[in-house]
Amino acid sequence: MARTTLDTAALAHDLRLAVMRLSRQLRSQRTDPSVTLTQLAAMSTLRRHGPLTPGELAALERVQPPSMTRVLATLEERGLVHRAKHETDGRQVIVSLTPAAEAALDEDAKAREAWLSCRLHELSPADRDELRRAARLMEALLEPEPGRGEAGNR
Amino acid sequence: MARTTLDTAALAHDLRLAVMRLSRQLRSQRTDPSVTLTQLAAMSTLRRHGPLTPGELAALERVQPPSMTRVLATLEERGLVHRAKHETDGRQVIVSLTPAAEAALDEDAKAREAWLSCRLHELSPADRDELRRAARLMEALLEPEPGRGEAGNR
DNA sequence: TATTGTTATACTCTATAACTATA
DNA sequence: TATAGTTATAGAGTATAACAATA
Repeated sequence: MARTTLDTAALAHDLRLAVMRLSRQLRSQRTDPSVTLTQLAAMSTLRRHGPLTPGELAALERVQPPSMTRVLATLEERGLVHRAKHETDGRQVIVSLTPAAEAALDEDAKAREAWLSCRLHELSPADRDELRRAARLMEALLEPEPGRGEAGNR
Repeated sequence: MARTTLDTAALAHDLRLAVMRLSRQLRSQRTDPSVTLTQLAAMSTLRRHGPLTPGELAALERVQPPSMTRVLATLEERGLVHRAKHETDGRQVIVSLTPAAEAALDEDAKAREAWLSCRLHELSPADRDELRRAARLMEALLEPEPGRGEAGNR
């Protein structure tokens, strides 16, 4: 038991450092500064899930609602998302991607993930499988309850 | 070939989102606001590697030198690191942890990693092994490539 | 002239608290 | 009164460019 606890603590430590450093590296890989990594992530989620309210999107991205408001304001300014009123509830807003966003996503994601894709290509297929499972595990760590039916989350 | 490329692109996408979200979550888990996550990470690296120059530390943490200067200034202000002159090269500085930092690291890391450790504990030992390997793989992704040309970053 | 570190400055990301509009 | 979203504000984190000191 103590053994497991110690191992877990060491894992938490190593995983934390690795995640911090990798996220810094990914953020710094901005070839096109017109759309930031945070904005791209929001658009990716919108594409995967379809139209969402700002609150839902904030929850999925693990940010507070005001943070998402800012991201969406910038994206709307650039014609990448569209805000529509909810049909029955006047308080809510439905955010969806514009056609321009769909195109931008493909191109931008390609460029932005070039560095990472390049590195991943150098790994063995087995190592890539490891990372694939790890990505799912990291997402699972973020889930508050292991029972929220999320469509499109495997 | 195309299959592998597509898979790698999908992996890059998922891994990027997972890393971004997890790093946000980790940053928000600050119980003691006196030392930030970035500062803790720098101290952890100093403990692991021993005394380093600011430039070396910046390279390990994947930040630019001025960013590290700022982190170190704060840590020195709080008596957590010590700056000493290099013996032979007057341009360089040697940064080392103070005894206070050693103590602070143990306590603070424990508290700060509490959330993550707790989540990790809920996983199966096999899943933790996956993440352990994945943490090493993510660090390996950040290592400058041994043997192949630099793919034009930085 | 090249290297190491620092200072100056600015921008991104994110949060909390307060406000508005609707239910 | 409760909820969804926004505005206002603040602070952490990081970068680039310019500078100083030393080699």
